[in-house]
Amino acid sequence: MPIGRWAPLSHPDVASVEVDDLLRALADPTRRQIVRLLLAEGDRPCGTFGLPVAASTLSHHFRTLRKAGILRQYDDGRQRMNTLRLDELDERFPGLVRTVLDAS
Amino acid sequence: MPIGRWAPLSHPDVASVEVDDLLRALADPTRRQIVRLLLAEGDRPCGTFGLPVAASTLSHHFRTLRKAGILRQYDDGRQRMNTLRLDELDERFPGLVRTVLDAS
DNA sequence: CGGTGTATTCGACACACATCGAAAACACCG
DNA sequence: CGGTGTTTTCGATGTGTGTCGAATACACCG
Repeated sequence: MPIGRWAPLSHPDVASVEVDDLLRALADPTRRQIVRLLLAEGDRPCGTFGLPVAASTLSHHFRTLRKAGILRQYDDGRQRMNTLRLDELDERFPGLVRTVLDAS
Repeated sequence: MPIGRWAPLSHPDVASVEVDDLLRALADPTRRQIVRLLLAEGDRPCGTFGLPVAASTLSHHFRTLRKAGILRQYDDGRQRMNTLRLDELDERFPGLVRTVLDAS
């Protein structure tokens, strides 16, 4: 069962997400790759992305994406799962995420 | 007649525009405002945007937008005109610019 | 030519960011 | 409890960026 962890895991309300933060978050190729994989193959724990960066760097990217309202994280035993908040984002910024991903 | 100026005014080929540069360029509110005004009211010289930044800062933003392939600049007498390269961009990144602007 | 208007360049500054390795936090398992 | 696996935090580092003022470059006009 998903219980808490040392870090509170705060997720911003979609209404309070700034477009600046969203665009800056999506302007990084590693982060776009994360989003792309989540969109294509569904929820995944942090350690299963196979990206060529250090674990600490990856953690930084997940935090950035979470604070930008792009994904939601929850703990599941030993690992931390990631879910795309696509529906919520599409309500506030219609088509943005998809269009950006398609552009790459 | 638009002649040259001290700076060569180089414009990248749309095919060589990286999505990273485009997104980074659009991730700045001042630059988005520039693009928005160009889209809404057509070509304008640099000095007619009424934005709350110093002239040198504005010049930096125009250079960023030009290098990202977002606008084209040409000299007209004393002033430098700016044109949106929307059609070209839409061919390479369909709907991106519009979607981003609509999101703000 | 000299003055005025428009825009860029330069140098500087503060700040943000991507990246890493090492260390720490937490969950699970034996 | 002790070990293992997963992820985060911390500190450091190099790089990029938005901002400005002052100086410079160019076009036009009288």
